[in-house]
Amino acid sequence: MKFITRDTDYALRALIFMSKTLRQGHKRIVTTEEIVCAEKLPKVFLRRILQKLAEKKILSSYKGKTGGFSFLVPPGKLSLACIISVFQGQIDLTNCFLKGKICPNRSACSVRKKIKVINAGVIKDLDSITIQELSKSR
Amino acid sequence: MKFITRDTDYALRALIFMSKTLRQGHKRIVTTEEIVCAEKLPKVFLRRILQKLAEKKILSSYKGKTGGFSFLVPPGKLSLACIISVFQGQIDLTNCFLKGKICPNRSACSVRKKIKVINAGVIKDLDSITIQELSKSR
DNA sequence: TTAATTGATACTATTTTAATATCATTTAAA
DNA sequence: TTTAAATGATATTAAAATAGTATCAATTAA
Repeated sequence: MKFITRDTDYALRALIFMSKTLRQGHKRIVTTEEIVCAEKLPKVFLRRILQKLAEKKILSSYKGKTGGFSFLVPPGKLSLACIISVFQGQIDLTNCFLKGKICPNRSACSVRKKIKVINAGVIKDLDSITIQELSKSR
Repeated sequence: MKFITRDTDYALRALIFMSKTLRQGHKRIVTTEEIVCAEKLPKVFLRRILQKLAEKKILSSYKGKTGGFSFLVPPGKLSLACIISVFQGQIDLTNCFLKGKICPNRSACSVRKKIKVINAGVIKDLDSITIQELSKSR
């Protein structure tokens, strides 16, 4: 069962890398090229990922020579749930379980209610894990 | 975010249909054709799904004229978690999160531990939802 | 013997995901 | 002013996963 796509995976790697360099205080703005070298990710694909993070106001982007990306949301405030939702949409297990014919009567379905509880738990937990934590835990 | 595949979806529909006819006491053995008519599912595809359920000892299958499928595991003992695992493998969020480079040091990773807890909760909850329940809740 | 069923396997089509190619725009520095 | 190095945007291609079809063999009750 696949829970995160490669988009999300690469975004996490890039952000964790950025967070680590931030901790060391050596860098503010990181280029795509730097991340590609460090993490061995496909360049143009990664650029689109970083662009999307900038678009979502998670990163700031700077164009031109000496340009690159920096955190807009500090890594300590940036959760796993947030990054997943950027690339895979809002986490909503009730929407993928039992939709359509399987569960036409949404409001009356007891199963849906149960899954809602599961979902809330998952989101709460994923919300509590930050990029900063991830960058320190290894 | 897709949590169940079409395999699982169709399997659930078929099993729920079978469970409903079982309740009414009219039928024991159900044919693929019957399910296809009632649920509008692609026939050959569904056959493979039912075959797999038989192979996994969830259904019994009977060949020849008047053949078909019946429950081997009673629907009250058949959980959502079980059906999902047949078509999508064991539910293991820790295995899809943070694998490979992202989390090379499995044992030391605090995040993995957190996700393990999430995972256990999800499985426990999905294990408590049965086909019988699903066939009654709508 | 036949019709209706499942068993098994090979194949095709569709959709999603991943990755590349390319050109425009921006900007600091030579 | 020019140039190099960066992001912005978009079109295209490639690969993988998912979904579905086709077909024939084996079984079995009528």
